Amino acid sequence: MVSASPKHESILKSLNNAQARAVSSDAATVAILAGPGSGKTHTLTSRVVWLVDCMGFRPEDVIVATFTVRAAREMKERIGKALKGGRENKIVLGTFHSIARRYLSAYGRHIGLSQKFGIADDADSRAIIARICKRLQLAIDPPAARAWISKKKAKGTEAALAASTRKQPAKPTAGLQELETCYKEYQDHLDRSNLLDYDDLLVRCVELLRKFPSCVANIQTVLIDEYQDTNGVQYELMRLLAQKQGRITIVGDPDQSIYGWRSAEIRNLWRLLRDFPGTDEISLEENYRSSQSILDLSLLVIQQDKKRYQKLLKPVHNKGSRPVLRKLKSASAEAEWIVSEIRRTLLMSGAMLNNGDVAILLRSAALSRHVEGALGKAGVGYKMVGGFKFYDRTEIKTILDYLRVIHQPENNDALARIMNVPKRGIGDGTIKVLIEEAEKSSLSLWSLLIKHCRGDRAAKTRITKQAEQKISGELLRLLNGVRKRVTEASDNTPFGLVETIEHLLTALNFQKVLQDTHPDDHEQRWANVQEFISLAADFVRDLQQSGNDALPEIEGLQQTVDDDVLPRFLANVALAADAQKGEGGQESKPLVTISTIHAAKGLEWPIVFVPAVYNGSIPHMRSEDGDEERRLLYVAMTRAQCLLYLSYPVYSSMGNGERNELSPFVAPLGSCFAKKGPCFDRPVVGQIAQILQRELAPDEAVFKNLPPMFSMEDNVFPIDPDEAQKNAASRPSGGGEGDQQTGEYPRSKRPRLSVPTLVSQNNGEEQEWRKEYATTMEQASNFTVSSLPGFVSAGTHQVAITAANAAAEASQRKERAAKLSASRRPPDQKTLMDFHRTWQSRTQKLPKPAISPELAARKLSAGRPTIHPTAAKPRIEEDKSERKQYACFSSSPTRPPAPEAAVGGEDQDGPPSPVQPALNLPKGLGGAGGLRRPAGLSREGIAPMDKLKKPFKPLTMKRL
DNA sequence: GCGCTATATGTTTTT
DNA sequence: CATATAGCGC
Repeated sequence: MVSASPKHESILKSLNNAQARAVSSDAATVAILAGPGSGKTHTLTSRVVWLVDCMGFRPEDVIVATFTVRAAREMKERIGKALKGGRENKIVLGTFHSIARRYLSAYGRHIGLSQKFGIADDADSRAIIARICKRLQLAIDPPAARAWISKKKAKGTEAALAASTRKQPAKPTAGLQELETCYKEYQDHLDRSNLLDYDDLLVRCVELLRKFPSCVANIQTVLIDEYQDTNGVQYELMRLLAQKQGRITIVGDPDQSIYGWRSAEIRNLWRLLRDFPGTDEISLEENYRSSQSILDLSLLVIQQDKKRYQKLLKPVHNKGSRPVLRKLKSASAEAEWIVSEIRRTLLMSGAMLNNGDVAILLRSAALSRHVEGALGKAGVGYKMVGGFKFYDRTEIKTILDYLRVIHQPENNDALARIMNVPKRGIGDGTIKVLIEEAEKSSLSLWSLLIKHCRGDRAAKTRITKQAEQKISGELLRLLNGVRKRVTEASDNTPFGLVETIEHLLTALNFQKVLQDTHPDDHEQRWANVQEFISLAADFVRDLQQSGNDALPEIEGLQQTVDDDVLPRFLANVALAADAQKGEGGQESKPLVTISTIHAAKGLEWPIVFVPAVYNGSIPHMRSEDGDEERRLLYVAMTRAQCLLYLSYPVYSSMGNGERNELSPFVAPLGSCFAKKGPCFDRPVVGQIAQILQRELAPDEAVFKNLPPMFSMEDNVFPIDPDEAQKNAASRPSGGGEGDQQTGEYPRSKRPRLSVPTLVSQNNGEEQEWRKEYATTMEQASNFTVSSLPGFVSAGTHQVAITAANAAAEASQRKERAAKLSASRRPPDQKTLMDFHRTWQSRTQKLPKPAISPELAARKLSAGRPTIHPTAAKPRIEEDKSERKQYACFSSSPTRPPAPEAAVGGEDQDGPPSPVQPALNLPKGLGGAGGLRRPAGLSREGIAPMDKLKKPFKPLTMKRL
């Protein structure tokens, strides 16, 4: 398998055994199942390099598909580093959507697609559907209709076909009828406007590749990142792209499947195994990212899902600090606590950690408000990724709409939006009537206007003389003029993209328009426009630099050469969603990252905060799939390398003063978390330094820089807000900002029905304090998974570090970790395949496994399941998808089952019995070696790493 | 057609 | 509680 050639060597040397096997596998189809932090991207990029450099495939015959633009960018960059000579630019690399767009713009006319199709973005389809529903007076919820249509498209022709032959729907629900009508109208509208929506890009590309397989005749191999997120169409597309050679490599992790709502089907994994027998399966299990405590706890969360593949996460790093679960009073207190904790952590680390090492991950973008406010107030720089999009700002959308109409006059929606911007005396009503008139006479709005203004055909709609003049004199003339300058290369040089935009801005006197319409913040908006221009300039530059993304010539099939910048720019805007603000070169100061959890997938940070971990946020009240919400939390937690903080506000920030309930995903695990941030003494900081392989700052450096009045502990905010509130009444000035917070509380609004409090406590707080303190001290060694009932730990170890020997210890550890991964042979990987065969031989058809769970479990066991699906899985999957299809009709979302352990566990206010007795150690005794193992702790809990020779036992899951 | 005020409404995730 | 929409007066 491993050849001695230097080329091979250089690729393989940075890989562990399993990774190397994956990279160099000779199998046509390779499935890599990779847990978080297992070097997934590195493996995939290495395989690309391997295929090109060692297997000799031409870069232009390789397709790499990712799900996000960011992943595509990163992949390209990393491949570029390994492949010499800029060959990465020749690889067909991008998101599924952008790859589909490339094929469609090159060959689309063979399936009757206009040369100049545009892309309907989210806002477009929403608006179109909303209009249709209103016009036809459909009694359906437009967003639901949109989701339904999208699902229908995303399911893929194959699945749709199967579904229709299997069962006659026979349920002509009134709603269904309307949905169908809406679907048809919507599609008609798109066709008329020459638009494809996101799903259409995939659907039409599938159609193209079915009818004209020669488009991809050159393709040797196809690689898919984040495979667990593929939906039905994407699966078909993948197969079709690879149809010539059938060589496919996929990388994925079912536990990180968080796009079910976008019709991602985990079932595609089985489909792949069914359709490509002989697939080589490889699991990547070593986790190079996170501390052991973080991994252990993340596993506890994900294992609440009883019907997932069981997969291992083998920690490579040290135990680290125990993750924190913090209770705050309100969302704003939560935000301020986060800021104070960031400050404390960074200061206590010396200069080892900075803002760039911190991420705040949110379930929904809307939650960022408080956090942004608090960060801003404290003067901490931050960047928000995901959520609001630059291109969605009204001033930018206006310019984009102008550009779109220049490119595609028949785009009625875009034209309608700019007709009266700047004000030309055409009201919404008039525009609506005009559109309807245009649709009735099957004209585009554009041609209707042209005809009207030329006098060829007077519009029935009454337009004021003044408006008419403005339309014809300003709007039409301007647009026509620019279009001519852009397309006609005859005279002079045609307009470039930037020139076009600048010309538009001048002609519209856009700055003035902004001043008039937005007197308050026109400066900011104008700055955005400037930014937009520079983004356009960047785009043009990148395009020239990386050559255009033309596909290689295929004999006998005519390509449309598409070297217009404008359509490419517009497509890029629609498909890229967020403008990359980084602008490459000089990095300014490091910034805290605020991100949605979805957008954070694939990334990592030393310090991660996950606020708002309450029922209704995670799981989100509107979610239909509780398991997916749990996976979401898992993804968030596994982004953290060293420090992980979960938190939630006890009271809802929405006026009504309702109490929030801790998320059911963490409620049963409450006792596994620390109740406040760690004390950053040498051992704690030393472990962070080890994981990050950074230089540990000397003590003096740390203390020298501590500001006066700085609290070294996480004690500025009360551990228990209810308690604090009660105490605040009797003891007004407790000291610190925390107590000031107390006053701000919505309590005044509605006299809080007495919050349950413990009665006796004068010294209660003090006791709490001591316990917390002890926890901090022992956290480095005592907390183990195995102490929970029903769990066998995957293996843990402990370390003792002092400031003096930290460095030596670090190198030893590295060695040990290296030995560990080297000594372990890749476990037998065939389990999933075995299962599949057994299952297939008994059932023939994909859905409906006829095998009993017990039998399957016995077949599988053999003690070494790297991955094994629970036997019931396929059926459940199937059921679910059936249910989901009609989900928009059911008013009651399915609730996630409450984890069993929650019952009988802690109550709201009764502190749980701690997992292990709190040891009360004197401060400063940093050495963890002296700690005794508390009674009842299993041996595995503290086995030193180097004692573990054999592979870790798989985690057994009896009961939580 | 435009701009103001009162009301309701409603609160994921992304290509 | 904060934004989008609807309705009203100019």
